[in-house]
Amino acid sequence: MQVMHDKIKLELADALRSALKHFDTEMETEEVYALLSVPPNVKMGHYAFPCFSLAKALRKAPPAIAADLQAALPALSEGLSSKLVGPYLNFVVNSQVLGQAIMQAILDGSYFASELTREVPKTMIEFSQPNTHKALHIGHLRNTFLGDALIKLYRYAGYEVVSSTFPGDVGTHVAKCLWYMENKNEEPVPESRRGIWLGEMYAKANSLLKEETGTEREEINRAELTEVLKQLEKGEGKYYELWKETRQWSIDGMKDAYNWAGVSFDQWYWESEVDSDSVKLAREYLAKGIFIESEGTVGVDLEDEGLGYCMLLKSDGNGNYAAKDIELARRKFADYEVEKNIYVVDKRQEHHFQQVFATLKRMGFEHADKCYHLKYDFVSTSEGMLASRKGNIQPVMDIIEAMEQHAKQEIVDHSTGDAWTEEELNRTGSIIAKGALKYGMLKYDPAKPIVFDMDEWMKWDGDSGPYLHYQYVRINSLCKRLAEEMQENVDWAVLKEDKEMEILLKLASFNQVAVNAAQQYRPNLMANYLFELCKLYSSFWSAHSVKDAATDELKTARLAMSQAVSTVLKKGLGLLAIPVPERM
RNA sequence: GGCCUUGUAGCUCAACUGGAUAGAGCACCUCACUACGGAUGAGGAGGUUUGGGGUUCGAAUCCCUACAAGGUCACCA
Repeated sequence: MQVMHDKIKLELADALRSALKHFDTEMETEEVYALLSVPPNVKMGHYAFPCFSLAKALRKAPPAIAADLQAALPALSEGLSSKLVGPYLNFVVNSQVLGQAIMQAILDGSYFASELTREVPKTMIEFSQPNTHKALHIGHLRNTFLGDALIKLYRYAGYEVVSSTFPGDVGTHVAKCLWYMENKNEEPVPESRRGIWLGEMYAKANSLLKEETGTEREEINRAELTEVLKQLEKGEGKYYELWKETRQWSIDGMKDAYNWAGVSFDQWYWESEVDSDSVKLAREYLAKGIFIESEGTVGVDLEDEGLGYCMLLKSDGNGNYAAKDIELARRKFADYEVEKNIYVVDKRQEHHFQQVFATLKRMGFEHADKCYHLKYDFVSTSEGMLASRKGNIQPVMDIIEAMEQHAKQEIVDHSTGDAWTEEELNRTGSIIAKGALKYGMLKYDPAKPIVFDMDEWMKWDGDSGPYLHYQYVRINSLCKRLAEEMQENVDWAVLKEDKEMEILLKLASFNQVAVNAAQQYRPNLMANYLFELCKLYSSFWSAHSVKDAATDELKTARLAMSQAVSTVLKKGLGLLAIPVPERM
């Protein structure tokens, strides 16, 4: 449930509600609050109440209703007034009210501690399911950034969140990798980047197996792979020993990437750890008669729901991915007593999750409808689709490295002020690269595909991470320079320019954007908001001067407003897991 | 073939979930700099929101339909 956290909107909603009573129209304050929107232009007012929906009940034209409502409106507090604009009853707020009610709170930080929701479910968010023995590619980054931002947005919105991941450390891909490494590979194991090297082994295994399909080797290969899997399952033998060692190489590689991205998980659920329990669970429900046997496999018949047959145990008796996800869901709710369970997984898994959720329901699992699959579209490159089995991928750490190098070069070419130490340059270059990559991906709706083109993202023009970083740095630089002139008491009323008003209103909507972004699973709403805020401020910057404002009061107010923009930028980028540089 | 997603300026995307004149960024053309950091700003041009119906005061948004792109539909994970 959302809290009506905007005090100004709350007062307007209340006033409208009591005005509506004069026309025998009962509406909850919540309803009115939700109807209040933003006029397309500040000249029309700052808040809008559309009267169309009342026309039928009141048998009157919307403009007449707006006029009647205005007449029936109780007295508004100082600084608030109503304004009739056709079928809309709009409201105007002066900068003094916005400043006192919201800017002050942004500056002292209390705004960011507002209660935004109430009685919301404890939520688990599972994301970034990496595979060991496979390379981490740019596509995994989208998942990771999306999940990480979502967690930050949820927590900010007031949800208690448990973050988790479900890495694939068993299965045929692992077997193929180990098989190739043990029987075919002649290269020495490298000293570093072993996780990436394993990915290459996996890709080579795949192409060799494909090559030998249809030859006399096919049968032999299959038998050898079965042997690998058997050893892994039993937990003994040379392949099992090799698995333990190589698995760790991959994990080390993952952790490098997560450290770079600043991502951590409250819980790592390993596939290898749910494997045997998932088989037991499936057998148990087979015995109960809820699951069925079909052609030697065990599964659930979901034909009547249009979902086909959901296989859980293969004819060799081993569990497949669906079985593991069932067991995993059971554990999540049991281990953490969460009430909502979000999976950030690409859209290819849609059918899989529909089957899993439907199966949970058949099992009588009370939380089955509390599971949500956040499906997102893929990242491709100009070369086409990525696939680790094809080996046509660029390891993420290489991409990151290239972007950091580029960022550092740009800093050296463009920055002003003191010379840069090596340490500061490295740190800042890393921040800029994170911004470029994370913002570049998060600004898109999850449902839309992304084409990653390194050169295009390197241009650093327009709607990009570096643009936001630059705006932040520029404002900060100004605030620092004028820090001594910052006054305790700000007279917000002197901010009278349209551009100033637009900025104040934009700042005031930050919390609503954060809640929407969380509840709609769309971090791009926050990304777009921050970009719009920067555009507004930048336009103000070129039209008006802070330093050379006409009066000291105006200078102080503009400085305070600038400080508020900088604070919101930093906070908002933080919710996208993007750090900010001090200078660049 | 069934199901899911998507279709908006030349290109890449927005549009506060049904509201006021559909907005940004690239690219293109004009302007504005011995500046508060030009990694900028202002302006111009660019639209039958894939086509066709429907719902209503009102549709890019909801419904139907056709088309196009992508995904998916039992021993991969």
